[in-house]
Amino acid sequence: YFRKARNSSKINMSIKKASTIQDVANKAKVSIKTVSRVINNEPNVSLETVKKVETAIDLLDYQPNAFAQSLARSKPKIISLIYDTPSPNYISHIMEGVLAYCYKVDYEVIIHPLRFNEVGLMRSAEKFIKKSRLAGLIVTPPYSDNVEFIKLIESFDLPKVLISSGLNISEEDSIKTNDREVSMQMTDYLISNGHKRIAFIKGHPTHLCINDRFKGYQDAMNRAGIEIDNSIVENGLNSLSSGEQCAERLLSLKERPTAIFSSNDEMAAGVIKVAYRNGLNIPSDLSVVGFDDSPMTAMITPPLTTVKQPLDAIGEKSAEKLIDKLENKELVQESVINSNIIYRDSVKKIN
Amino acid sequence: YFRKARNSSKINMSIKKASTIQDVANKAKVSIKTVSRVINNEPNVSLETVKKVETAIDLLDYQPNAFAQSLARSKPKIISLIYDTPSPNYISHIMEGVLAYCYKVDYEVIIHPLRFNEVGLMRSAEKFIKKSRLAGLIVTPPYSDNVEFIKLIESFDLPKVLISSGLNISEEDSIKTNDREVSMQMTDYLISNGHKRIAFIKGHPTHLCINDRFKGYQDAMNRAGIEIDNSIVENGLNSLSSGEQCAERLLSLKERPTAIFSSNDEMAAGVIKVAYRNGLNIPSDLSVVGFDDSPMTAMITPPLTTVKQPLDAIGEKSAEKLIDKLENKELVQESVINSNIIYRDSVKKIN
DNA sequence: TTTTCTAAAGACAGCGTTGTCAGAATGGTC
DNA sequence: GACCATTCTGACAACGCTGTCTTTAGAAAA
Repeated sequence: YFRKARNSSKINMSIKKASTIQDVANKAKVSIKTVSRVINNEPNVSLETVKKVETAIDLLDYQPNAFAQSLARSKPKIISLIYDTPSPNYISHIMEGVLAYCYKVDYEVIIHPLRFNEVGLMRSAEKFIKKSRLAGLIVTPPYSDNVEFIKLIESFDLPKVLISSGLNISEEDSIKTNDREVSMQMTDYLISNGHKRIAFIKGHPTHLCINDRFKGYQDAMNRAGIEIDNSIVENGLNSLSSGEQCAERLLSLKERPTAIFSSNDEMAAGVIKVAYRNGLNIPSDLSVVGFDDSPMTAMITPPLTTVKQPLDAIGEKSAEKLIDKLENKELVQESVINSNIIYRDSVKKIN
Repeated sequence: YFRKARNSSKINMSIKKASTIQDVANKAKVSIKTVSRVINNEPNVSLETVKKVETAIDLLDYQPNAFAQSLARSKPKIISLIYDTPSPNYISHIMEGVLAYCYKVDYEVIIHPLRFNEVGLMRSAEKFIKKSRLAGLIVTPPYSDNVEFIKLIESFDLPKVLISSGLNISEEDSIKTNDREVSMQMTDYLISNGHKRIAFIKGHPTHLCINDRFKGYQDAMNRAGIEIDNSIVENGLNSLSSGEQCAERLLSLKERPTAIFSSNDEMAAGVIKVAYRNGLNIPSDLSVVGFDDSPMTAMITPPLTTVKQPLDAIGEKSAEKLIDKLENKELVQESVINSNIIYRDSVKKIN
């Protein structure tokens, strides 16, 4: 006993100890329940008492213990973000937005990467959900496209928001982007620059939402009355190397396309590499556009014209939507977020 | 009452409810404390009982509630990763490593971005620490270089691991990379390719660890007996545009360098852009090397020779070190992790 | 056989909060 | 002044787990 006491008193000189609701109650001379009311903005506390409590909170620099709150509450204020590390850029921006919003409204968020192709994926997802006692889930592709995964969530009756799901999900459970529309605009832009023979490189077939980009291309071509030549529509796999492979084929055609629209930037980078290898200059010999505005697009030569999704905003909106649902607030939010074209130097007008 | 009961019975058909330690205890016909012992591998439980309990756990698919554990334990199993969103690539890989290790050993991790230049930074950091009742902290640059921040952590007596700190931190509190050594190797590589007039672009002055890269360059130059010409040592700011500015100056010199070593890839990309603008070919007219192996380095033309830090491993090691400390394990881990050179096509031999 | 010891198991308080319910104070009506 | 409704406040259980202490049972020692 003696040893212990000595030690702790010694340590206490320099160590700050977080104060509890009890400390605040003591200082304000009220019950802990009253403090709890003030913290949570519950009604029926006199203005005078609120003042007292708030002063005490400030004085002690009190911060409620989030985990004790979660334990005590029926609905814990904890949500999780599920993803599969597609691109670091994608996930870190989405995450940034989610964290920012959750921090503001005092929710905890658990970041949970999950390997999509792992065996026992569903099992490990289930374990995770049980263990963390989540109030809700934000799900990014490819999970938001995965029926089995969504069923799992639903079997727990967990509120969810699916980002960019290609599935037919109710509006209140999803945040989408206008990929199709903006792809159409991009194609229009190419057409308005005189291009007619425009190749398209599709994305990975299991990425449902990426297919919308192809649809937008079709829309624009149809509207402009240009027939789509299937020999210049390639099936890519999202990766740099698959972009290169598609480009090899495209650029060895006797009748080469004058422009290539790639479903993502990485494949577009592949196209550019192959073009250089073949002695083609961009944009004078070939126009190239991509999709995503990943950081490298500004760094390659020439800087790539591409589509920017406001990822931070998507993350933020997803969190907002989920939390509003959790708290049964009115849902007045839009669920489509607009991307837009970033014009750089990889497109040239032809006649 | 009636309504409620009806509802819940209806829902219960489809909803899985996470089971608790009590459920397990009931099923195994032991006390909850015994279950707790089994979960935590405590001694003094008969083999027979362990079997019973484990069967019950499997049957119920029980997962301990991490937050209840944290609340009950004196040292919660929660750590946090503090960062400032330098580059998405950097942080997402570090995070990946941290999460992977923590998941394995059953720790929760709270990801906490903090704006470095924000007013009230210290205050908000302090709030965060109090609120989350952390057991320990993993800190990335620039915070790991910030004395005030480190003092704050120490005032809470929080165990910590600082990643790539340029400060004089005890080995048991830090994970470092061999930036200096590998920079020296890289410079050697340039020298061995016949380069003598090698320019260097330094990084942001507040990023202490990035300065080691310059030291490595100095080491190699000195050892090779090549005098360093300060007119070709530039002060960069880590960004693409600062790289471009440095390159403008460097390439307009009457006596141009034959190679440029940039402290990071982003600035190297800037160099390449400027080189192209000036009609210079890389690597035939100018060799360029970078540092970081960010994803874009493989995508630009030519692919950049650079240094790869094993970021996932750094994250993992940091978590391991921190958690071993928390659990008073022997510290037998190395605290320097080796980076290595990725040879690509941006360097050419000259005579 | 009785006593002593030790391994195994359990009872119970406590971690910091919220939810439920009961009680006290206040103000308005008759 | 008695009564009621309303507003405010507090006592206490509960959330799911771990730490401490106590009890039990069986083995070893006397």
